[in-house]
Amino acid sequence: MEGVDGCGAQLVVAELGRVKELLRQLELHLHEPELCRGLAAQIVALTDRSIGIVMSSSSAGAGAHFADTPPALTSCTPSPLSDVSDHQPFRTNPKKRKTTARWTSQVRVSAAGGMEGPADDGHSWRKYGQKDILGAKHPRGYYRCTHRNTQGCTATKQVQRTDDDAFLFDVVYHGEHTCRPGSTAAAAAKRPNAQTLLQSLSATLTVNTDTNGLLAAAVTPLTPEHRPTAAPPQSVSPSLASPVASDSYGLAASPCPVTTVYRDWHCCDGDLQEVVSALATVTSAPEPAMDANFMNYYFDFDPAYGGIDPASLFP
DNA sequence: CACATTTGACCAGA
DNA sequence: TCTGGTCAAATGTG
Repeated sequence: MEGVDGCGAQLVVAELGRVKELLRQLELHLHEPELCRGLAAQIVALTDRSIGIVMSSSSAGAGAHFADTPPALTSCTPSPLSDVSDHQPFRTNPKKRKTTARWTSQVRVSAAGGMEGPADDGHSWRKYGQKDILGAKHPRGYYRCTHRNTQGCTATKQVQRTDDDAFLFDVVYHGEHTCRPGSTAAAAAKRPNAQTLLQSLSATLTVNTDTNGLLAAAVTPLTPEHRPTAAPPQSVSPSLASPVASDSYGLAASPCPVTTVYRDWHCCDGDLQEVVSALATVTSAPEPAMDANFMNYYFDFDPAYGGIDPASLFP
């Protein structure tokens, strides 16, 4: 974990310790879907916090170290975008040219391979266009899945460097991958490891904050069979148009109402297992005490899970 | 040679 | 008419 200072490392260890405990609880409550869903949401939130810690630490000391940095991690800071009018992936009425894409997710990604672009998200993309966007300092790049022609995969993404930080990119994913990139030896070699999968996990997160202070959407299931067939309209309220100042999973505790929406999960079930396994074993450091206050915080954090009695998790 | 990127033109919605 | 998204020819790369 090069680049993470002592304090950051402690924080990461603490967070991962909590993740580990949540995974244990998840294992114990596999027969309770609602509880599992809640636990999964907390796991993802904690994972993202950890990634954020790592990224904030590494970027602080980045500079010439980019070539030596470990495989990229994705910082999924919910984007309080400087010019949200240019970022409309969640609007119900995409006015632009019709697209077959139905799934969207938006993330803010740190540049990890240098200044060229954001981290590899585990998929193979081909750039098919670039446009200067009105009001934006940097052009927007348009990418489609490399397997579009061979496998009919319709997934696309848009990548745009943020105005205020040259090391951050806003990435908008459209559509879901229907390709199977793991069939060849070359593709298998390129197959992301657990760390990359974590990155993908983070990349599939969106945070949706309702301007009225109400949750705009609850966590939706990850599995493909639970995916709706159209973009969920309830998730496209003003949301990003007027983000609450601190709606982040970052270090600062945020009392604002935030919920996490999973969309366009890029990994198969086996990948998820691998991620969970990696999370469960990632730290050998003494785990911090797990207490009900922590869970209360998270259940209060997202009232969607307020019905769960933390006491049931900590008998 | 195959594949990826670049870039100007074109298209469609507001 | 303006703007963002896509197309496709030209060009680059290994």
